[in-house]
Amino acid sequence: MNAKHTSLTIGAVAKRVGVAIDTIRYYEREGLLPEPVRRASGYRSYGDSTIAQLRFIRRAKDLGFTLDEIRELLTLSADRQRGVKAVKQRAQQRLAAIELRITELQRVRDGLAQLVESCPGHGKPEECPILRALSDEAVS
Amino acid sequence: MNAKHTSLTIGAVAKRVGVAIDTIRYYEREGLLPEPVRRASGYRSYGDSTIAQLRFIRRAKDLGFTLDEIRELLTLSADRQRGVKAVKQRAQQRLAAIELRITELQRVRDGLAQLVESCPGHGKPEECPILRALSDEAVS
DNA sequence: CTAGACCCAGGATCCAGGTCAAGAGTCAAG
DNA sequence: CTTGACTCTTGACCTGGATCCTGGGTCTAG
Repeated sequence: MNAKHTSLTIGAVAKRVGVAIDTIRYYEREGLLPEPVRRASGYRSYGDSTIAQLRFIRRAKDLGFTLDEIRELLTLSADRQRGVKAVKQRAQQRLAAIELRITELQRVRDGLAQLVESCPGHGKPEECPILRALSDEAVS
Repeated sequence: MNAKHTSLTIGAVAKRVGVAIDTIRYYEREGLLPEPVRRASGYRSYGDSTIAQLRFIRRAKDLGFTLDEIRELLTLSADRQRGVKAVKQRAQQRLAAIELRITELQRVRDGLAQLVESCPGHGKPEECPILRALSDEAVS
């Protein structure tokens, strides 16, 4: 119920979703949003489904999907049978990429934390472990 | 001992450090490397200190410093007294930024992992928790 | 009817951190 | 001396994801 098909301008959509007008047009150009109906004046006219789709895009972006991947997800979500399987696969790939990135960052953090800890914060530059670590060879 | 001041072409330096020739010239333009001595022919002539400085840049980049930050680190490392203190501060800031990023990514990972886990990998798109999570409102 | 807010298309610009190309000059080995 | 590898400068181009600009047309409240 409440299936009145609203008609929103691009500005209203932008405000409702919390995204810039230019971004909406950009997504349309990039094939993430379908070309909307136009009024006689040429103004884009959007329905509620666009709101949902934009929120989909925003959430997927927050999860670290690229626009390319999101475009693919949107396509897959329309495929009634194979879609779900492929969507899960993509999500798993994304998950693996995120976990890899976390591991990398943890390694970097540990290295940096150790340097910060061992640096007294004063004295000669050539005795600063941070500067030494950045400059020196590993061993040799 | 062994203080012969070598003279390397840009290509030799690039090969030794493992960085592209264009990148060296780019760093010079960006003020990360001093302008080198030139031969009569106009060829850049580098000494060993450039090798060290390039490795400094590479390591700092691996730690997630931006080129702007690295330029600052290089400046600070030349300041014999205030340098070390400021360098440590920058390193602490970088560390905090990395830790923040790790936390964010962990949150994203947990959300995504839960979705992947709860998705059977088949069935109708509107029953796929991943697609639902991307599309649906939080509650409401 | 008019002012101000909104919308249009198309293309330019931005950010970082480079990468590539063109056309000309230089160096070292044979 | 020639050949092929190297280097020079200048300036354009790349990725991703927008954002901004220009010069118009449109819509709506008063």
